[in-house]
Amino acid sequence: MAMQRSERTRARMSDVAAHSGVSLKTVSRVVNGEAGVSKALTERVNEAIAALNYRHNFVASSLRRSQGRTKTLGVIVDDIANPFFSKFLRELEDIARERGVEVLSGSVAGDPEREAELVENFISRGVDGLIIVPTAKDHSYLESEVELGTSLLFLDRPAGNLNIDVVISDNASGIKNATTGLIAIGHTRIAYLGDNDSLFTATERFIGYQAALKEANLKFDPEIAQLSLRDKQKCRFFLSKIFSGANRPSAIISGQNEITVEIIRFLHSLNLQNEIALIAFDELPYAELLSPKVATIQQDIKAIAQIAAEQIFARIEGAEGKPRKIVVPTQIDVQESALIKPITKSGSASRR
Amino acid sequence: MAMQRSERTRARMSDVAAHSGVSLKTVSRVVNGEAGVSKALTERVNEAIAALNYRHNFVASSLRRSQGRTKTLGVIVDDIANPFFSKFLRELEDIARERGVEVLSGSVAGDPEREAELVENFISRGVDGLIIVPTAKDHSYLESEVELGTSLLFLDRPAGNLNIDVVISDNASGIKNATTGLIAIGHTRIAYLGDNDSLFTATERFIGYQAALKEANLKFDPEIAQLSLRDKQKCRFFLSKIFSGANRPSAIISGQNEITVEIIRFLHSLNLQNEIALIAFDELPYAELLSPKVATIQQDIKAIAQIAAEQIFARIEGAEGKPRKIVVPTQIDVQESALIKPITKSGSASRR
DNA sequence: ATGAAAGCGCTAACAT
DNA sequence: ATGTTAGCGCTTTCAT
Repeated sequence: MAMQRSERTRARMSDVAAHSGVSLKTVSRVVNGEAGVSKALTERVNEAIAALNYRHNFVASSLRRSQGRTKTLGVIVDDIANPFFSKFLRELEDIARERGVEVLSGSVAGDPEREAELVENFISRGVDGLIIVPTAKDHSYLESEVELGTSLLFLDRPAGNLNIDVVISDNASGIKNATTGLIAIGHTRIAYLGDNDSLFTATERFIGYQAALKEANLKFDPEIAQLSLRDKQKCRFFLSKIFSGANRPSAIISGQNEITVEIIRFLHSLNLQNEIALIAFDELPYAELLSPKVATIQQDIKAIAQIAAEQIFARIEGAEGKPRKIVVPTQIDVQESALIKPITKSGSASRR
Repeated sequence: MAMQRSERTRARMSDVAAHSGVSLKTVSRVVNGEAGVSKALTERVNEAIAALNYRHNFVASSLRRSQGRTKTLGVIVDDIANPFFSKFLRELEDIARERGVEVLSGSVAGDPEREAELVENFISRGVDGLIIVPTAKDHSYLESEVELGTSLLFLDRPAGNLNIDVVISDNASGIKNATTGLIAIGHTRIAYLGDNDSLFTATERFIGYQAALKEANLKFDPEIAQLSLRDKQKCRFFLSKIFSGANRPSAIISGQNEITVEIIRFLHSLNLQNEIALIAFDELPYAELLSPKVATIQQDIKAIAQIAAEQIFARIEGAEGKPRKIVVPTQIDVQESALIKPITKSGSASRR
């Protein structure tokens, strides 16, 4: 059996050169696919590479290469286990690989300090560009990096006080369209439950909800619309409150995944799932297995990855021009829960 | 506005040395936290680092450092967007970070060639170790890498003809215990639907099912137990077949996530979800939102990551000894669907 | 078409 | 406690 460690050493280019009787530079040319090496020599070099089991040392190569390019893209997200980010990373990986670029990713887990640490670490590792889902409030610490040539792009939310390329979903429109749809089928009392009000995405979505109400001349009632409900206890408490009174909502918009789960649990516990309409932001895995099927507002992860990749690779390759803010549309997946109508005063049924 | 690219160049250690009036080596010592530099000099160096906005060049450092250690761990999985792998990566990331190690991950997407490409690429990049979820059948191409000092570990399934550390879940026991549990509450006709029979995990799980039947002196009936049902069409067809006859199963074991989804859809479509017991391998996101709640056999991802990390870091640090095969227990999350009893001949109700 | 020499930014090994 | 020198494995630059 093979040993885990050994004294044997990897073959270097010079070994390949010696073995094939050519100069170091010729080997380099062959390895890098540069033109101008005769067929005969190319063949001899390739034989030596196979014979010596030579592996190109990318670290040494990066060090010397012009501008120290490492063909590595750093991606800093909140949590790579979050399906939104893991799907994004997968899409990005495929695009990057076509260019021979690998993706180095890291999770911040809501900690701004960890964001800064990761940025510094990734830059030390010589990433050619950095895609950041910003957690910190102040990103001025990145200015010097930008000046020194590291290309940067913000994802999912814009960064505090740093004007840089950003790619985000159209949070507000997604929620606005969903709300308007509910109004169209007769709902006038629509509750809104959203994420932490310090989050850009949470406030954007809330704005969309309010805009839809305004457009329909419906009054915004803070009694049934609230942010910062990510905490399960708070969320359940809020739900009990709004459903205990006489003036219940007939529909709910959820601004976040985990909140959606609490809402569904709550509705099922009171057997209200077929009476109260529900549209939820973000994909809910297996939403179509639930009864009624839950309507969702989906972000176009593939498009986001495609656009973000194009933009940052363009910058890495030297594209100038002022920072762009690219907004990617969301799409409503209309399912049963979005089609539930309010119970009318005449008492006609609400079941789809 | 900051420019995306500039002619300014990053400060090097020698710049810091010149600025603080010390030697290069002293700066190196300060940067690497080595002992033996006076307080006064340390301070002066740190001031210079701040003034010049110096960032340690990890690429150059790796090149020179003993054994070329890059403090990078490569992880090759099937698909980083698969929740099992993304959760594993997240756990691993946290453990690695404590050691100053970053994780470079890549998806194979079922393509053995891509596995080999990724291995070569990651080794070129100088990863200190490599965790691989094997896709290829033959891994003898890795032998030379092992000999040259790259530490390797296989995850989730053992590799073909290469005797190397491996960390896997106890697939067979998980399924066996689940099956035995169903038998204990009276089921005698239990269907099994599994993944592709070329997959190690799929056959392992199937073995667990068969072992439980044997232990209970129940006959194995291939009519209601089949692998290679990942394809939705095939899966649905198989379900229709086994539920159309007179001798229906009263319970189902699912060996894979996506198959579980088809089973649930099927049961709901015939309104059988409260009559047929179901236990499914692997986590089903929001399984507890379904009605009845679906019982699952869960892999202990945190333990898997912890154990895999310990093992590969030990190897990287030079641990000798013959390859270990570490089996991590699974756990049944008993939910409503596991408690459904078979309809008895006397006709007593089955609804929990 | 091929090669020789310099040096990327750092750490190892060895002074002092 | 601090410094000097060599060289990691490669690409660049400049010959030939």
